[in-house]
Amino acid sequence: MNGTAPVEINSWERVRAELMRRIGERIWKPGDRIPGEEELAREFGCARATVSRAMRELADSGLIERRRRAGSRVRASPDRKAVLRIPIIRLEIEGRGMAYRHRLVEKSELRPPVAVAARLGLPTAETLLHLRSVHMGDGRPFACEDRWLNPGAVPGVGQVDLERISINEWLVLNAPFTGGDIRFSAAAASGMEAESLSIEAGLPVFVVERTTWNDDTPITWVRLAYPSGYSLTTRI
Amino acid sequence: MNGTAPVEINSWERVRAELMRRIGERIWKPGDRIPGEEELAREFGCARATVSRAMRELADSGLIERRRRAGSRVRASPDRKAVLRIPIIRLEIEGRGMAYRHRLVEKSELRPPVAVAARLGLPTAETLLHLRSVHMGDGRPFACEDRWLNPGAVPGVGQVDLERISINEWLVLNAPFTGGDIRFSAAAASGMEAESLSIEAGLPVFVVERTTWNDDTPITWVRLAYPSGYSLTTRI
DNA sequence: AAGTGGTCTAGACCACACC
DNA sequence: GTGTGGTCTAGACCACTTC
Repeated sequence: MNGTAPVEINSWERVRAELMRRIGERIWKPGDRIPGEEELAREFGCARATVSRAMRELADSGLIERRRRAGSRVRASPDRKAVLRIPIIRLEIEGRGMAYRHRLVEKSELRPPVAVAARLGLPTAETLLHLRSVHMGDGRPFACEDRWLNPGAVPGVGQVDLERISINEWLVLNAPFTGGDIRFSAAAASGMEAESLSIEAGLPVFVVERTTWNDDTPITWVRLAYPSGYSLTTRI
Repeated sequence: MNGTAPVEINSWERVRAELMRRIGERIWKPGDRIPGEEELAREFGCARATVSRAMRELADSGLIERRRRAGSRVRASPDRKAVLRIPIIRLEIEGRGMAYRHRLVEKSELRPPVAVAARLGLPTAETLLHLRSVHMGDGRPFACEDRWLNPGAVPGVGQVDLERISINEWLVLNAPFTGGDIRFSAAAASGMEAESLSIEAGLPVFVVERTTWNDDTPITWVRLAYPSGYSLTTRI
């Protein structure tokens, strides 16, 4: 296994490429153990830190699993990372060459439904800001938004003129967050959604539900519904 | 701005946390320039490589933008990375405590429709393997799959008994890929989908379309349709 | 206990983009 | 040119986990 002449690959990218090749061509099969950093550094004639960097990237992209003492193994089914933007809907619409307008349909302080409170990890007793808006492209409904906002988490939101700037845009620009979760699904348009989107109730809508928080403070829960025809694309 | 006493933060994680804090609390606002690596290394009393690592992670998670010579800036609207698995549907179903079964509905060699050929970047003249399957949990349809496969990209697929192992599972385990793109949407179930899923045509289905390739070789295009009720969750 | 990955350092050189 | 990030090195010590 040893005694191989150094192959003289430099830079962690070339090391990574070579490792990926060996994984891709099944020279190392799923489940197999990969040689240690030191051994690979010797083989490639580079510093261990360079191999380490390459392997860290492979682990990041889900191709291998690394554990101290146990070594690194090829993963059976890789988890790949995709970039998911939290979009400013205005820009999404303008990017399609349409004129943006939005309408604030509701703004009130209410106690949230149990399901929403649960997702935010807040007691139902506390009132939240409830906002419903419709985003339009060239005058036609593009998406409708149902949002519950924890005002304590976003100081200054009370002073914002939400007729001028949509809550979506204001939050993206002004509310930093450290984490969140996202849920995609298809549903039949509810009566309210159908009305907002000018479609018939029961027609399919693409639904994005998103919860975000800043450290341990929940910020907002939002449900966005897009009429069928919209699609969300990402690269992996 | 200088002359600050070293704050003695060690390890790139603590450096990252401190930088995140300054970004989150708007000490550095979106668009602002962040001090250079060397200056921060002096401030934190650590090596430049440590600051570099911290800032690379921040750039990776989309919080800052880095450019040589120009320095690093806080991004206005961060792109966050989420992990998207390409699931083995059998495991998805068994994970919900249901018994898995699948049915291969069609297997043929055909010239693909223009839209499919275009997505794969292949000429329509070339025949592809066309596969349609239904995945079932506890005997009820869970998802249906319409797949076009480039046989040249996956040697050995001809010998596989696709009644025994689903093409989805076989590919995840045996066809390495380097990239792909994914498209989520909602649609009204087509007649064929409705029949496969035992629902009425026109009802909402959640649709995942995925194209994968290995370097420049397209591997497969697949459309998965899930009846409403299914949702895909990810963390950001 | 020992082997593996994880991190840190100090210094060096390179690559790129802006001047 | 010149300043900034990007990478590399050699060596060291630490942390975790399995033996």
